[in-house]
Amino acid sequence: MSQSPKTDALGSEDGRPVVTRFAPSPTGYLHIGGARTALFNWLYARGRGGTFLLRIEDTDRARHNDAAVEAILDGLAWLGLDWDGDPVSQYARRARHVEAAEALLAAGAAYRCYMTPEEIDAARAAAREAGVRFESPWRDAAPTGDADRPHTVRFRAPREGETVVRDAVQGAVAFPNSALDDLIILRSGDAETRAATYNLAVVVDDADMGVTHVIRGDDHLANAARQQQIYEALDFAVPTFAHVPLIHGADGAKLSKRHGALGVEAYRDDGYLPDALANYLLRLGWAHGDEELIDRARALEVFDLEGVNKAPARLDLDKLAHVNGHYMKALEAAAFLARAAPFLEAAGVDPADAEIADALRRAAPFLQERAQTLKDVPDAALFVTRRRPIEASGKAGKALRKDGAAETLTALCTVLDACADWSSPNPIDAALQQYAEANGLSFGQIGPPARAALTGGSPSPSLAETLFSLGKSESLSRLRDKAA
RNA sequence: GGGCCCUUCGUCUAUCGGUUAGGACGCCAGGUUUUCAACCUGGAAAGAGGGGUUCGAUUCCCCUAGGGCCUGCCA
Repeated sequence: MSQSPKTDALGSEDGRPVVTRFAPSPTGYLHIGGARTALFNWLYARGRGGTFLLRIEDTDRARHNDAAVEAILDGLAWLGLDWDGDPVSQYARRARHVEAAEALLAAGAAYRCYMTPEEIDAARAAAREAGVRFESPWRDAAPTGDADRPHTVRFRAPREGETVVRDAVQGAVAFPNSALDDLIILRSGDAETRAATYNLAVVVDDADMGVTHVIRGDDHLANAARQQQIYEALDFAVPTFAHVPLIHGADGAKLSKRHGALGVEAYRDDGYLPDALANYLLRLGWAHGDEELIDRARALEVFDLEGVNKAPARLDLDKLAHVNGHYMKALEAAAFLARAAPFLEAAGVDPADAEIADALRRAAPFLQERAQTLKDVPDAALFVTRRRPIEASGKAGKALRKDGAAETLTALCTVLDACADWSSPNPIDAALQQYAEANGLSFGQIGPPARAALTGGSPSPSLAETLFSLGKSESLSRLRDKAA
């Protein structure tokens, strides 16, 4: 890996080591969009010798869910996205957030707001009706210092001018300050229950964690403007923002469970390989010229923020499957077998059966070539995992009933029995060819009955590869079952 | 309602003012194949619409249309 310093689109790489983070809220599993965000953060940091951190956005205690956190961690691990240090819990840092809110209060950059939720609703509706920005009457009230009465703390956002977010993906985006109101940074509650809201917590945590690049979904773009104001009020260095577009479903609408907003574990269970999913996700909304198949090492080398598109991309399961097929072939046979094992088992294949295990080992390369996902493997492997007697159905049955079929199989048994070298498909193929030539038979005459007897009509590789996979003894047994 | 973002084949995308608008998935045809795949070759397929700027716009600007995000004491 080259050590040459890379810069982002804004050229704001001032030599500090890159620190990125993935900060999911623990409300569910690691969905596909989150997975891509995590991947981009991981790639950006790891590709530059930087640090990739994890933070759980659980300032809202009611939302905290250990199982969801586990699911997210599992998903990241499965995708091969390792993080540095322990995941940071935002909830655990709440005292620090309150401290920041108080600093803002002391500096006059925030104020106590005693409005009730009902008052807020009404005032907000009225402001919207009037076409003006909603503002709390407490913004300009003399500070009461009354900390006992229930209140929230609001950030005193500028009324005029604009806030410009310099984003590595979106460019310079200007928000009129009139569109950004005084957001609540500290919820109401007593000393025990008081907690910061998302926008304050994110700023404080990202700053404390030394995050240099905030790469996240563009649903946070407007938040970036608000957060930038808070960064400045707190006198923290503003990180480089990179807001990547969201992923949409195949119909262009927001991703729903119906079309892919599933946890990555659903993709795992559907037989997709983590490297394939990562490659596919990387290409969704990001490109490096015409390169399509980009493995992890290559991705680490070429990923940058400049290549990220601004338009949302749609999920295309067909392409994912194609990419997956590529990675299936690239797998070492042993790794392939290990990945396929749970799927084979689920299909009823006895993992303890040594003969089948041996045959599967021999068949692995041929299986890898024809299966697009691990889920396809059990069917593709059926010709190996079936037990005698092999029932030949449909076309295969017909091939066996044809005149002379049984005699052909008998002759074939003799020829194959004489084939001493069964260490690869090649000598078997040679024996087959020789036999056909010697007897003036076309392969079309030998193939169908032989395949029918061997596989019963299940899809299978070439005749020689099938014979090799099954092994000499099993092959001859199956052939003899149908011979004259 | 307001703010912001987006718009190249069906889909993912390349193009950074001048190209026969390229690649990939999918699709169609052919090849290979005794099966199903895989693989190989070829093909159909795109600049949302309208104005500008320019010698020249897919590319720069404006408008329209369509889509998305935000507008919470959620994140």
